[in-house]
Amino acid sequence: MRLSVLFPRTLRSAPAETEVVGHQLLLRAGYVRQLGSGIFSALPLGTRALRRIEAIVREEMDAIGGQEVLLPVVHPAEIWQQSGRWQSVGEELVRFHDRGGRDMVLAMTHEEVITDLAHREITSYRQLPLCLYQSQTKFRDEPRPRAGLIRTREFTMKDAYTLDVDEAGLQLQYGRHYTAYHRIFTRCGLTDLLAVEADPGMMGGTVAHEFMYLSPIGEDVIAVCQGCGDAANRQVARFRKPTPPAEAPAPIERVATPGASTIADLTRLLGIGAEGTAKVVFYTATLATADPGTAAPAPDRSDGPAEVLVMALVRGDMEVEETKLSHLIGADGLRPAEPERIRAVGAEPGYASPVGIRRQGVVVAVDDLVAASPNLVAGANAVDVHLRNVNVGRDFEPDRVGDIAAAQDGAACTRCGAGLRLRRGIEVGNIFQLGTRYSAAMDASYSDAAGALHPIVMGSYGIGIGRILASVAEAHHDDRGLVWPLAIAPFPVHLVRLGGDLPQVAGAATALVDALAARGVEVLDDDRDLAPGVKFADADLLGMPLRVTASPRSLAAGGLELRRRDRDRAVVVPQSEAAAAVRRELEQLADEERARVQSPRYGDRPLPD
RNA sequence: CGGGGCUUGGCGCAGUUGGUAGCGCGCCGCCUUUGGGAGGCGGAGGGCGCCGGUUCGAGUCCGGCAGCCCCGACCA
Repeated sequence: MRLSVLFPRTLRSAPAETEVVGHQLLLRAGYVRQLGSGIFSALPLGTRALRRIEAIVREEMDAIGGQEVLLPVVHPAEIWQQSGRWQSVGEELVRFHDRGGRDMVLAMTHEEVITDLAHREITSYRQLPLCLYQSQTKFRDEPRPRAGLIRTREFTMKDAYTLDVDEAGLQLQYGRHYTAYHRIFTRCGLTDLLAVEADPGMMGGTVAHEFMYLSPIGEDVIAVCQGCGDAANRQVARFRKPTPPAEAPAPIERVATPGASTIADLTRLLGIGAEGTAKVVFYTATLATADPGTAAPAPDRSDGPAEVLVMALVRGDMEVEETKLSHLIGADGLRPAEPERIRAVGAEPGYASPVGIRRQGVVVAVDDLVAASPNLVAGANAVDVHLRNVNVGRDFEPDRVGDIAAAQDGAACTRCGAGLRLRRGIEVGNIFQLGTRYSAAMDASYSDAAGALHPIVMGSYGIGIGRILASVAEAHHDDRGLVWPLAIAPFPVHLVRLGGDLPQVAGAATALVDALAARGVEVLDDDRDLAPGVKFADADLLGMPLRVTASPRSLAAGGLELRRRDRDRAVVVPQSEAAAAVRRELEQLADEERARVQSPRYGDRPLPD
């Protein structure tokens, strides 16, 4: 590929509205362009890198028995109505009518299509197990796209679906994906990788893992144990709660606390620690609709609306983890409650507790630690007044008790007791054990050897292709530009010709390109008539792993100059040996990258760093 | 959806108290130059996100709306 004809030109400065460095470089180097919020075009170099990522994904998926398919992007609404997600998924699912007035959706994932296929095609246990996968466009109308390709609305996802006769079969295929995913991400150069326990969310099902590339720009917070390596998304991270003091419940008493509407004010005023207080966080919750796959029991709603006021109590030194809270009360959605709504039940923001409020249309959810802690300070539901010696069960009866507190940095691991460390990560992939959530709802079943019908046991597995590209750009760059791993670089070699109109230089350069082409090594050939500084700067910005310079100076020094993008040193090799030297360097790079590939087995624990 | 910010040639920006748009880079042509975004000369390119006001006159003032970015909510 000649750089003189490559579309588009590089940018000297990044567009002002970008902040993430990796994304700025992808824009400056001409890999991608933005069309709208969360909507991007991949340009020639970006497309090449994406294709190479997909090739790695394909190799690893084929290696675990995957069969590639290509499923439609536009679906009739019926299958989504059958699965229940037409109702349970919100506005991120784009719905529209076709010309005949039929409800249609844009695919945000493909469980329904796969399950529909299974329903039509699978009749016998003899046809199972199966693993089907594709690399296909998804559209999710995200409320807030961000950070370039990290969170987009339209994106390419490799999604795979496994179909098995039983749980044991699912476990086997789940484990294979667990290993294959580690191999995929680490082959792409994302070696700071962690598989963490995750919330199945809208996918339904029970067990799920997310694959996190650890990065400060990540959107997810994960808790990693410094002792045993246990890791979980903070949304579901358990931790060992402190032991509450062993005190007998004391009589409740009112105490004047003028102006103390925050825990910090309160502890200062009363001279106590935050662990001696309970705080209330108010939410308005939409309780779960009848969803065939949701295991969480919905609270009794026979006498009230589906929207309720939630009072969530955690100890004053902790924060509410909303995902945990949602699970505990069976909520579809949570949003902060309006003060009017809070006062309507007799509670007072800043001085609230469940003591003495009207409970109609209210769900009181109490963290298990609060429920076990005697004599806490809590609000008296009057401005400037608190209560001492509040005891759960004596002073009010909770509707739900469970773990709703967010794991904090340093909290104790439930498994080994060592400290948890909070880190940020970019979710580049996820795997879900769906079980029979979709097959039961959509009647995808098979006959066993005895002729009995059973729902197919399913798993689903996703990888964000563009998110990998963005993560690698974030992981592999320096102040001059991108530094691609050989595994996914658009071209392995970037040839810089200087004084290109000189016959000796042109001859040497062209000979090298031809020799490499004969061996299947593609070269990005900078044949432009530009100043050396511009060409070197572009070579650094574009980030190909190996740079070769052909110039009067290099020829005078004995041949062509080779320099790895990730190293400062250059070597000059004789013209006659240049092609062989390039191939040696590439082999060396490939060896180094192979050595970094991780293939842990499911159930093995990563070592904490 | 709440809060904040931005919107002026391809990119980055400046535009004073309202007077009819400018700079750097990039681009085109010629010449010089050729190992870290070179230099000279000469050019092209926008009517300032959109709509509606105020005014003799509006990037500049007023009122709407939209798009994009950031924080939060939300979310594989």
